[in-house]
Amino acid sequence: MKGPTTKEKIIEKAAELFNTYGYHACSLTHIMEATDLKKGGIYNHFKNKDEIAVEAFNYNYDRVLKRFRDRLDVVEKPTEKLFAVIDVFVSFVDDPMVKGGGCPIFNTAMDSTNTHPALKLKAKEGIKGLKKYIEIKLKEGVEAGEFKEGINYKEVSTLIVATLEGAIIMSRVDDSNECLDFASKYLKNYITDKLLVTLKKSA
Amino acid sequence: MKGPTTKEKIIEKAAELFNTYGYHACSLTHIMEATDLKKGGIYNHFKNKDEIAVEAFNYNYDRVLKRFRDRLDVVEKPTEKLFAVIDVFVSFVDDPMVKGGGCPIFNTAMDSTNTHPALKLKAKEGIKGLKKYIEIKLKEGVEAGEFKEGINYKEVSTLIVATLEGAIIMSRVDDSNECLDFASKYLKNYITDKLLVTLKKSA
DNA sequence: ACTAAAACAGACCGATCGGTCTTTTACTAT
DNA sequence: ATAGTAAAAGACCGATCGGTCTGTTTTAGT
Repeated sequence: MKGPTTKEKIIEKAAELFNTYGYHACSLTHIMEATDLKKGGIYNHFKNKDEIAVEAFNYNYDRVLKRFRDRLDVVEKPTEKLFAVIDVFVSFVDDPMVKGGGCPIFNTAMDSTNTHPALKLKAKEGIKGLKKYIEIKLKEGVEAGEFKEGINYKEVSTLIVATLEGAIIMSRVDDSNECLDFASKYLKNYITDKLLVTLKKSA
Repeated sequence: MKGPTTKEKIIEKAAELFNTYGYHACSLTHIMEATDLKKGGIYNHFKNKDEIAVEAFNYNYDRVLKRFRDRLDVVEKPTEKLFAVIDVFVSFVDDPMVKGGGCPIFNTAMDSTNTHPALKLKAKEGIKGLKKYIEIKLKEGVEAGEFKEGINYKEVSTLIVATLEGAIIMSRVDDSNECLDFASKYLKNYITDKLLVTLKKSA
């Protein structure tokens, strides 16, 4: 019945601001305005801006992971699961928490490199987690007999993430989904052509 | 005989700082320390921080373009030229102007979205230029009879850039070239397999 | 209804931000 | 050598930064 707590609301709003403008371009004043709170209301829940940023990142990460789980849980076959992974990445361009689009985790990674070691480490772990997640889905596909044997899980997973992430950034810059759509199409084609076991030996 | 002017030195140092820390995390004090100048020495050449950032971006863009030209000029065949494009992207991870690696143009694009319209526009144009550059090389390859007919220049160019750019970012986050190396290997393989005309019809 | 504690407002702080302006230094031309 | 000019120094400015602290309000327990 009861909605989110004040602290949760602060985290949500801060996450949105950090995603959109980056850590250094987002001031406490911005957070105050977005939450309709004053300094006292904010610092009653957090000891400093850093703590807000870290909790905002955790919130983002959970949210991203949840989105993956939600989409992957409704399909059965490994191929469908991989396709779902791609669709989730594509969905990031319309993430209301990131004005202008993009994956919150990668955006944090870019923003925090060389300026915010703690956040960078968290983002690094987050990306590693995402890659691992895809690797597991690949492995499950092979074990289910759906994907070919001998797939290098790590390499394929890395390539999928890199391609989608690069496409997301280009789409963000371009203010167009064209690039991302093509990347999605291409990767799905790649999965069908290269990973899927062919039922008959010949064409 | 005479070296770079003071203004040029400021631009170079500022470019390095902006590349590494981003626009908002890089203050005038940082630029002053890096250039061994005081406020007066800086603002004698620029009217504000924005102007420094814009000129630093132009400097970066010229530098990136020069790197492409240098590498592409020493090879002849279109395939080699495309390979060179990939190698240039890979070389960005060791760019001394970008601590932690990455393409200056894309870094600017990420950094300026939603916070710095003028810079974002310039970065957008820069990326468009890079894509166009690859499209032209693809077209030349087709016209030279080296690449297959019917290649969608725009799509292939976009995909190459997206994959490499995503891989660069992942390498940056990971503090490892593994991802980028694989992307490079994969793309070169893709070019050989999918774009190159096969001399004989059968395998 | 009363009390204790949690939540919040908002004044306040030193530091730093980007930017201006006056003064001093360095260079150049005659 | 000197006058004129460009370059740089550095004091100074208001605004804003992240952060602290005290006082008021709101909430919860009894």
